[in-house]
Amino acid sequence: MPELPEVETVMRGLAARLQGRRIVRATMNRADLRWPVPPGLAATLTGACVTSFARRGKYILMRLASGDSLLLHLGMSGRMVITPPGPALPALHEHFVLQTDDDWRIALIDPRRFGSLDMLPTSEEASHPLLASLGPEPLGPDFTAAKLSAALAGRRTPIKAALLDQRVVAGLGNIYVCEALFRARLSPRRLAATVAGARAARLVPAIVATLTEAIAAGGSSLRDYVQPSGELGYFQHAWKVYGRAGIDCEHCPGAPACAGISRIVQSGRSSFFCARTQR
DNA sequence: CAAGAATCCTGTCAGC
DNA sequence: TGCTGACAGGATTCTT
Repeated sequence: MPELPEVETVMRGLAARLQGRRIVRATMNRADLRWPVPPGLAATLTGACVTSFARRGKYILMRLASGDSLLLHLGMSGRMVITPPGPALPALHEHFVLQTDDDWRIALIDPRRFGSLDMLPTSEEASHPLLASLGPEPLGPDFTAAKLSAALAGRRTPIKAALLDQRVVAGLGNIYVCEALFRARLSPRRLAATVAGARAARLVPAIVATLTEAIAAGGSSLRDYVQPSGELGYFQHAWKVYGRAGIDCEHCPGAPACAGISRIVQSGRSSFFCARTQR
């Protein structure tokens, strides 16, 4: 599922193909996504010129010369597929399709329909209900140990749950929270409020490095993620703990006291961690 | 107010 | 082989 690194990669792929181009056709095949897609969305896009792209947390913004912005969230199963000029067979679960003036085709495919689309004035992006309460960008200047500590202060919930809260920091999902906590050697069970001082100072760079490396790798994924460029097959997951229950832990090579990577369930979601080194 | 559960949806996979 | 059920996860909404 797309978390910040995947969304960033998708956005870059979309920008490479769409920026500076005109959209000659927009088609909504299914408007019942996570929320109903505004009826006029396709009409607004038809004939529009794409000026730039931005990302906020897991949301992609496509800005138009008209002063409108398309807001896109991929949910859990959403992916963008780009195909070159030529005959194209509509795929299953292809809910939304753009065609450019140079005849490329950009499709949103989302089997579970947890994704969303909206149209809003570019000038009102910051106050959009889905964006207004997002926390700082983890790769931006506002994501510091001091500010993270402040956001976690008083929170009597596990750090795992707190980091999944998009109001604390925007863009992390289950996989990268597990990875970042492993890197910071913090237990997912640790009370959020106790992540301050040296621990917060350890966690922030761990999150930054985890995300930066994943973006550099081109974004990793679950099972069916496809590059926005259309190319398949670089599913090179480099996860150290996610999905690796029972496997040897990288922190403890040959240590008899390490039982390998453990899996527990928190808030109904899997957490993977090394019980020996993550405290 | 905060924390956790339930919810939406469908493809995938384990087990019988 | 085919069916059934559990599971996956983002983010809102509901419940406690």
